[in-house]
Amino acid sequence: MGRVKLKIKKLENTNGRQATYAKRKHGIMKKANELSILCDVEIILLMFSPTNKPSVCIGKRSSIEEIIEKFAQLTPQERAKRKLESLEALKKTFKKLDHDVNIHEFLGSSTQTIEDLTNQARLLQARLSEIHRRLSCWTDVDKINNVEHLGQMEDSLKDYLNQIRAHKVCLSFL
Amino acid sequence: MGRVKLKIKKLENTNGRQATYAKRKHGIMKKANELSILCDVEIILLMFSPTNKPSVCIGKRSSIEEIIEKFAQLTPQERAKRKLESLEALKKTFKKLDHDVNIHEFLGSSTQTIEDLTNQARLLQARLSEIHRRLSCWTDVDKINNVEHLGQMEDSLKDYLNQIRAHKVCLSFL
DNA sequence: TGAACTATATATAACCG
DNA sequence: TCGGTTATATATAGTTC
Repeated sequence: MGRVKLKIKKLENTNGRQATYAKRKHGIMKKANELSILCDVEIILLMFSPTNKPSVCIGKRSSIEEIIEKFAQLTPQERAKRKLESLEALKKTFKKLDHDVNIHEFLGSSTQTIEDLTNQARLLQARLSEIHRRLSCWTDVDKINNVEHLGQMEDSLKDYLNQIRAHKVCLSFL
Repeated sequence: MGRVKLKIKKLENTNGRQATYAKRKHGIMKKANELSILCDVEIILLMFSPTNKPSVCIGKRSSIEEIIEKFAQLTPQERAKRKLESLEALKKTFKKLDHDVNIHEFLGSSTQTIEDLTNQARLLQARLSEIHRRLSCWTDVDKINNVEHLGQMEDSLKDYLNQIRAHKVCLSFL
């Protein structure tokens, strides 16, 4: 969409990258809002500029909480399926541009990403299991035998809360 | 972008709305991926179809967790500022289309959304305060005087965890 | 810097099978 | 209800100011 056809690969010129980001960010935010209004759907768009400045665009109909909760209700299998579907749709789009885009590189890196995400999910799951294991000890009354122990338990509870705040809901997206 | 210029308002025909959603979803997902690759940035796009089927598109460079955490690190003030900035950018875009779009209606509903979000944030904050209040009682050793009480505490702890899982990170987006 | 300008590439509304 | 086609509206790359 411009004077020349652009290869879809990282722009190496820093200024050009930032200029392109600014223009395309505007475009995609407009698209997101139009889609939300036209089709009356919920949408969240979250992105970081090359200089790490974040931007959000939120479809206006329902609260972010509702959107996230709705997505979080899906089973992990469902979520993985959605992710793959998104990828398939993209493959299809890029197939028409075989001569312009290195599809194999693109698909390869996409697959890599899925693997990364899977690994990350495994990692987080392990962390959660650890948390559950530690939680289970709360039911063991014998271990609660002095005030210091209680203090430790409270500290670790706060740790759990922080860990969960930081990581557990992220799992919902995987 | 089509045979006729489209007013940006809810499509009343259900079939047309779904058809448009499918096409535009494809378009915006492609845009999101292109932006992510071209500008080497992190991006999350999450949306629900008119029939509530969710779709996600995730910029490939870093994990979702990193993106969410980075955003969550912003202060509430920063977040509110970003939201307003997004809105301003949109106002600007739509201003050029004054004759096509009912700007006042659009801006009105956007403002409403911000108010909704603010209210929701207040609600969630209250919920969190309640959780913190309840947590504080864990430090009061005198209240732990029998096994039943411990069982109740464990149950309520599980409740907290669920509540936090469901709501606390959502706050990061507000 | 960033805003404005074009020429061109893309997206997509209506249509068709 | 889909997937393809076509005419047209939009987005945007390169450029200029």
